Amino acid sequence: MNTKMELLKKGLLKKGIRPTYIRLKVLDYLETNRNHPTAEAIYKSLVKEIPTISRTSVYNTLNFFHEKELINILFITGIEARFDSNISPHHHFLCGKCGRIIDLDIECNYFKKGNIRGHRIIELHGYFKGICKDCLKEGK
Amino acid sequence: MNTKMELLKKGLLKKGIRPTYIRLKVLDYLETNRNHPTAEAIYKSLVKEIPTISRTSVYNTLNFFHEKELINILFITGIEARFDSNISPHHHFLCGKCGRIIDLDIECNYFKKGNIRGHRIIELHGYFKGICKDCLKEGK
DNA sequence: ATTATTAATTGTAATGAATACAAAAATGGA
DNA sequence: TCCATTTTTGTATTCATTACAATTAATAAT
Repeated sequence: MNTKMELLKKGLLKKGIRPTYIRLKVLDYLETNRNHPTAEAIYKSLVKEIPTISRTSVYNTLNFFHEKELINILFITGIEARFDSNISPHHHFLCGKCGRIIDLDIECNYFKKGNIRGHRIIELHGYFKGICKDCLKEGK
Repeated sequence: MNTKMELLKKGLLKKGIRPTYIRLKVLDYLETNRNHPTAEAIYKSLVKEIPTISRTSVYNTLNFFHEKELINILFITGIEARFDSNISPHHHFLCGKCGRIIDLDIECNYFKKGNIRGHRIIELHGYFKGICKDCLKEGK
């Protein structure tokens, strides 16, 4: 009946991942909240519905998803990791005023090629820091 | 007599920064060790020569240098910050095997322009993760 | 089904990078 | 030399993340 959850389930099974309840809920959160949340934000949200869930499980699940190449981990703020279910190669913009991390659909030819100067590329991490369009407008 | 230190001193004075002993030593370390060291590595090295130096001073100095746009702070490993005295815009490569961070002299047209999609760019952070040329060769 | 085996989840404790803060020391100007 | 300001120090604290053992849940075999 719950089509969204069924789809997530099928997606995990196709990748050989057991679709446990927690995994489905974490994945659902990431798919729904595409604002690059922290592990804490994910925990805070899920614990409302699943009072027994532990922070460790959230971390475990996120790291597990990253190993299985289901999500990306962003180290941008220098404070805490951000999680991104969008695995198509793209760039990010961190606003120093509002703290938002904005997606940028920028191509990267080096990444496409898969190597650079003889080094084999596995992950691409391109981001800018600055003041976002909205904050510039509002003169924050 | 110590020409290198005199040059560093002049560089700091030109930027309106008081060339204290610790600042000179930290800057000297970064200029000499261009392997993107951690704050801990800098502290460990300097404490040999300056037994009274504190970790806090190293952190303070590094953050101060970053505010004054003398150095870049890299958040790549997800564990700890790395410091780079090379402020000319460039990319990095993190090897998952040996852990080295390798400089890549890649141009970025968005950064040159100073903005992207209406957002004002202040810092550029481009890096790849993968296996470096040497580790590929050695089949580590 | 029932049990045995494996995997996932939990809770607590520990780790470790980085910061807060107040005291002490050093610096530069009058 | 004295004073005001800045820098440095040392300790305590914060906070994200991991380690690990115990518990629970899920899967497979008989």
